[in-house]
Amino acid sequence: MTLSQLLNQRLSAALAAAGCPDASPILQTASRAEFGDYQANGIMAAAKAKKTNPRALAEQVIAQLDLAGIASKIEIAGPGFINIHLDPAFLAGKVSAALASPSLGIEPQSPRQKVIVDYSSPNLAKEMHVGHLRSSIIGDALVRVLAAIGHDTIRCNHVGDWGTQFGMLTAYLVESENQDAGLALNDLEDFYRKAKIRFDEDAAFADRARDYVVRLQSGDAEVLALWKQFVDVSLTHCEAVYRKLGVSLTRADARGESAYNADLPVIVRELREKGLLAEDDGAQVVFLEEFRNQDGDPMGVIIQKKDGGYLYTTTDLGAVRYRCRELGVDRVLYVVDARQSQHFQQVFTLCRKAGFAPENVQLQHIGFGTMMGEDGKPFKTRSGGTVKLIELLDEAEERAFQLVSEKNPDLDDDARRRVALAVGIGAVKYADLSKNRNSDYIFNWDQMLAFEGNTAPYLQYAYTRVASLFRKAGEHDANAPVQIDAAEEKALAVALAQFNDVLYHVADEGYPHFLCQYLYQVSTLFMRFYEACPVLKSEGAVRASRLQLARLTAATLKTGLDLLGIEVLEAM
RNA sequence: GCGCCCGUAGCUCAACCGGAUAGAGCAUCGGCCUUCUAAGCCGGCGGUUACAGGUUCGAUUCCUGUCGGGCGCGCCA
Repeated sequence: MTLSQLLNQRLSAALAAAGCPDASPILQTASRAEFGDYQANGIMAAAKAKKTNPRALAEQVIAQLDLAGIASKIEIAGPGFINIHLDPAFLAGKVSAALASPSLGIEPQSPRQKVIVDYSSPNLAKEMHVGHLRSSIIGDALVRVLAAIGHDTIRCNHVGDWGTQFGMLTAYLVESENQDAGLALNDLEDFYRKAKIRFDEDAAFADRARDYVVRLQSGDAEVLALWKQFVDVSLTHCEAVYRKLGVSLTRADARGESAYNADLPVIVRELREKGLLAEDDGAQVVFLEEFRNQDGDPMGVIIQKKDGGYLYTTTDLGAVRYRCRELGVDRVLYVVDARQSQHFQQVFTLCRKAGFAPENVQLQHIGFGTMMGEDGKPFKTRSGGTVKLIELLDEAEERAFQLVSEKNPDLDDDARRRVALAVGIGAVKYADLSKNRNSDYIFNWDQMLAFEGNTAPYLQYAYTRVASLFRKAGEHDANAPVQIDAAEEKALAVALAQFNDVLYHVADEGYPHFLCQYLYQVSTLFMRFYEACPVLKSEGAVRASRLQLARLTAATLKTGLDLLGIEVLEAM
């Protein structure tokens, strides 16, 4: 049981004993230090429902509240808050238990679910660009957190590997056949551009491209082989980006749009059998009462074009159907740009109506805002072009290298390179992950690479400070008892005890910035502890205990950052 | 026209089913290294939470309206 679960349980029991069985304690971490460590805000609401005096009810709740061995002080404050001060001995026990546990005391969340996280999803026709950054790193952080708390996770990269543009690309690949495909596709962006030019300028080529689309979709072996070659090379490019970016997706996680190709006619048939389908202007359409078009009529969602082709809505329906029927998932997360919000609402609504997704399967769109340049407009190169993701990452590494070289010229070149990679990539990811994903965010090199404030470098530095302690500590007792005396020790211990709750919160809501904020808090509290409480210079039991706190801090930072896909360094 | 998101300190961002005096970092001003990495710590300054109403013991949070910004609305994905 996590800390907040424990407190909630005891408070709920006390509320029930005080005559409010249905009231929620509304437990929170205390908003100010003087209010203790946790506060229960639910008494006022419960008193209101019961039409009694809130402070009197709080008295009754406290009389029934059993926090023996957990809290050292419980008090009523203000109009009826209950403030809880945790017992230092209890906290010491939590720290020891976490250190003794292989999982840092993280318990599997109940009920265990099979969760699929659909993220990154680049278009294989082109190279990955900055537009893929947010989905890739937010999705990766979420899937890691879900796995860490025991869920059965499936990573899914719903890559764009189907559609008309692949006719053009395969046709152009044939023209470059004298060359090695890997070589011809060395610069995917360039290849796409050239193919597009051919398509626009040469009518014969355009016809051939269209013919290739038809052949591709009808399973022509020759075109299929070309297409496969193209997809393979493109996926290899993606893997290189993921490796550098520290995103855990592999080729095995890629299940592209093409995978649902055979299901699309079945989707249409099933929709028709359900009586959901109507023909409109030659297209197969589902009209949804839940959405209105510009005339105020039910909105039509096209499932099949009048030329017989399918749209991405159809593919998305196929994906949901597959995930529910074949994979048996409990929850699906779509980490996709917020602009597609309406599209997903329509897909989800349709899935319920058509029975592709049972009611008990959670379908959630994890949307996010646009990455902006410093001018507040969508992030572009100076000339207005798209920024290739790999180039952005290279620049991050280079900038970090410059900084590290300035800060620590004593490190040898190899070490500085390693630090630069971890710091540069970490900075880019953390800058994104640490902000509420709903809103657009402004990409700023100087801010993300700053060593002060809520940044990856600050957290990484905090970790190296702990690591340094252990390099100098020599022999120490890994089973030494923990004792909490100083205020800085207590504050740190309280934060460390909340790790599990934070992970649950991130998983439930799909907000990685909760974890960032938490890790920043832990780092800040550690820094204060480090300044105020000498570790190596202390002696005996105090020294041993402080090393234990430091050890759990290090482990928490390392694990937490790892869940964000960010590396820690032993020295920097 | 309909719908979604956003508006918090000069800047970048927080604020957990509505809770106590709205918090951090940057910038700025000041203090702390012969002592564990000063890439750090401590303190000061900085707010009509866009605006106007409403709900209530209590609103940045919920409701209504206005203003401002972004985005989406049938044969692209």
